[in-house]
Amino acid sequence: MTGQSVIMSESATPHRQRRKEARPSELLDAALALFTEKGFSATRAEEVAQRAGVAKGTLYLYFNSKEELLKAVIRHTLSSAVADGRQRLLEHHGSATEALTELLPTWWEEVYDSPSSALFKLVITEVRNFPDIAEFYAQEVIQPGLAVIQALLQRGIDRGEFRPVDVEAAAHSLVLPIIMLCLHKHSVGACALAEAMVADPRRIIRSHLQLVLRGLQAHSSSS
Amino acid sequence: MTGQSVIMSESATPHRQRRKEARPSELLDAALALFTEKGFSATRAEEVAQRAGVAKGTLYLYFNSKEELLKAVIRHTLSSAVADGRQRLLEHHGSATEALTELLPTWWEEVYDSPSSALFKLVITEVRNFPDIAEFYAQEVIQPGLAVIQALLQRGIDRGEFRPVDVEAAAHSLVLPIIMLCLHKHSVGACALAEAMVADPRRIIRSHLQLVLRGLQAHSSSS
Amino acid sequence: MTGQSVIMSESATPHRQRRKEARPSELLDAALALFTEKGFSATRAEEVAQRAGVAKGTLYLYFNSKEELLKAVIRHTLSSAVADGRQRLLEHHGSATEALTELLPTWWEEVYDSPSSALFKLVITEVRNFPDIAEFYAQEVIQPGLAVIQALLQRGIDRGEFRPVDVEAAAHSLVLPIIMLCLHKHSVGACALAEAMVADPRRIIRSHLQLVLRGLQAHSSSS
Amino acid sequence: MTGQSVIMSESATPHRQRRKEARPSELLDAALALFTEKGFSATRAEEVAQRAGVAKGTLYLYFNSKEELLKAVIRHTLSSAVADGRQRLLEHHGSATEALTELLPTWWEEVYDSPSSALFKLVITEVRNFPDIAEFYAQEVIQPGLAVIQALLQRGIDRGEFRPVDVEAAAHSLVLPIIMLCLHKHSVGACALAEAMVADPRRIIRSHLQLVLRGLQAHSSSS
DNA sequence: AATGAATGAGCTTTCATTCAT
DNA sequence: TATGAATGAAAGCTCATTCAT
Repeated sequence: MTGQSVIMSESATPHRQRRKEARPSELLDAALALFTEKGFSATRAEEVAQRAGVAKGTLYLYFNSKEELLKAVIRHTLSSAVADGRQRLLEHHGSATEALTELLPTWWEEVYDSPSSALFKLVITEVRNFPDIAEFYAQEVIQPGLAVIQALLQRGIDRGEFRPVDVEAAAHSLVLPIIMLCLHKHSVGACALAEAMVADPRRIIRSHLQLVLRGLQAHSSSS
Repeated sequence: MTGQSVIMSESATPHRQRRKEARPSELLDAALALFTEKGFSATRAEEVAQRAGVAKGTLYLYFNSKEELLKAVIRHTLSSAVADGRQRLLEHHGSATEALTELLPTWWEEVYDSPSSALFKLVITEVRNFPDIAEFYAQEVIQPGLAVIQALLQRGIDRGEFRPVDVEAAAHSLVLPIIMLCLHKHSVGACALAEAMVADPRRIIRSHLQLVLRGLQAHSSSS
Repeated sequence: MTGQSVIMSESATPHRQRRKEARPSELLDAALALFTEKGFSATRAEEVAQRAGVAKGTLYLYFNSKEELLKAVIRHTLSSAVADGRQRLLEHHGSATEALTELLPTWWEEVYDSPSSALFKLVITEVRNFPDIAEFYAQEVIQPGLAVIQALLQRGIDRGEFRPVDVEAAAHSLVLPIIMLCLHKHSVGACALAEAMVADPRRIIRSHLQLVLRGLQAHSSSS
Repeated sequence: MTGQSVIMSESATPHRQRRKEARPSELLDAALALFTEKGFSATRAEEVAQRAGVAKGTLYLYFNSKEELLKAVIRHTLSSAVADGRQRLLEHHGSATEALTELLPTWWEEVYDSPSSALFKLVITEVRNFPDIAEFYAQEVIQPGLAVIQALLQRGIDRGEFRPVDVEAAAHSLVLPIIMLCLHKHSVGACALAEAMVADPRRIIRSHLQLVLRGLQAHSSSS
């Protein structure tokens, strides 16, 4: 469902005893998929184990509790795509306009297609039950994510590409729709009849960036 | 899985409907609050009853099961704010620009402040476990919501206020950040340390609408 | 097995809903019997419930955990027989010899026949797993129990009935065998073939007290 | 329940007995310590292995099950101190008084200090769960132990050292406090605050034997 | 109509035991 | 022989639901 190579490995050793190193991430992948699909509380520990191809008890060889598994899932998944795309933006030295039209849509489409997209739903759903997720998420995702976008916008303003806008608010204008599309993908979007409901998310992302870019650009008359 | 339009089915039997209308809306309010805060699965039926000030057994006098309570909560809450704001937009006959700068922000702030804002989180969180919510939500919220925004945008284009843009995509640009802010309010935003994380949502909404409006307006140069 | 009226009550209301007040002590009685027979760890919570005539879940209506049930059993059972017999000794004002030949054997036979006899085994068995039992037991049983016996012996010495002996040690000489007989009753003594192993405990108690009494008395030659 | 003399049955097949003798007595020592401390049921097989310095699987190379390990522990530990002390008493040919004042206290202090002292607790605790322990214990410990003490007392009576007392009961008077002190050592006595609770067990044993000896001796007036 | 004691299916977690290495 | 990853039966505990009052 959420992709990742949960099952694709090792059809040659069908029974007991596989590799201890691979187990944790197989379990994490299975857990991410199920926690995102059904919610943490509605997912049984045994389901996670089954989807990872192991028995119930094996799960507890690697994680002390279901809750610790959740925390590990979040920690594990956050590390990947977000920081990675951020890196690309930091290394970019072209015009801000160019970054908005080329870098951002590419990065966000990757996020949308990756398992990280599921994480947004997971965090939104579970923070209130596990408040220490909030701090971790804020520090690892929200702050650095917004910071890099705000820096980009500020650069555009400094270079004269953009009007002097409320940079903080504008960053939200850019980011929030993509997160919302990720959430949608893993909720209503995953239900049968809602397929035609939202048009191709790629089209929406690119269109959105164009629209905001135009709103930002300096050479239009002010409101 | 089971039925498809379970949520709507009861409006087909208006006989006992009266009794259901009379059902303590305290229970529905309590359920909305708790389901949103902790998730459906993690909320105990007794908690709902307690918060509503009645005993556990009383809940089952009005709802046959916890699941039926969830459906009732969604049905009950959707009826209010969404349809109401839609009405206001339909009755509006001024310029599209005016609608975007005055009507929309006002309505959305009302939604943001109302219990309806919680509903977005609830639906996002629970659709995959209760697929018939999807149909109901799509028909009652997504479709009419997008339709009215798209109509507004189309009107703006027809009147020459806006450039000819991808109306469907632009509607998402307008709507998604708003919904995302509602979700945020009930998840990360409700956690202690994340207060300063996101600036005042009202400022973000107004700023966002201004930005998109500029992007839509005809008198700027095309990309 | 260990007696007490666990089942003897209420054959008129065979199904649900009995008296809330009676439940806890029915459960405590059942728990004492089973914990003593099989040990705390080897006793399943459901067994306790079954023997008390209720369902598994009902147990948890009255005790938060199996461990808390254990503590409650100990607290509840200690209160009765020990303190009671102690009272009798304190109120006795005849000769120490008389107390040893009449009061003590009567009291100890009562303890031996009562459910309290089981408690010795339970405490011996479980203190090391639940160290706070130790403090409670020391303060409620060991200290007051030894104190009253030592006072009795001291009185005998002061009155010239007994030789001046090591009062503390002599108290142990008196008390330890009876406790040991209680332990035996609930361990080896409860097994089929061991019935003839230990002669009638009453005979042993009375004989033991006679023997020690003679050893204490002043008019024999010193060693 | 199942067999009756399971514990003894293996001494009937002396073929593989050699192998069992060779089994790491570290495992048996570790098991005795842990079973005594926490009880059989509350001790995990892996703990035993760990304390013996081997891996979990190794334990099962030597013992087919945790239960068989328990039986082996009891068999192994009984062989040593009890039979040994018995031997010394049988070989003693001085006066009964001398035996009581010199032989017995020495032997019992050895038992008290040896791992055998733990065995009393183990048997008391577990007989009811493993009834065939009872037969083994009765035949190997209780009967020979009481027999030798009773013979000693009878000898004392025959020689005119002791009054003609109830030999069976008097044997219990001598033995029970000693066993009780062993139990105490491994239960309440092992807990922090109970150290001062019971005075030095050596003093109690010696004092007890003196007291009983005086009660037995012929030259005091009858009751 | 309202209550809350009682129930038992169901879930999390543990641990004796196995077996591939 | 020794290991320890894997298993799954079994135990503790929860909670949706019922029903006598």
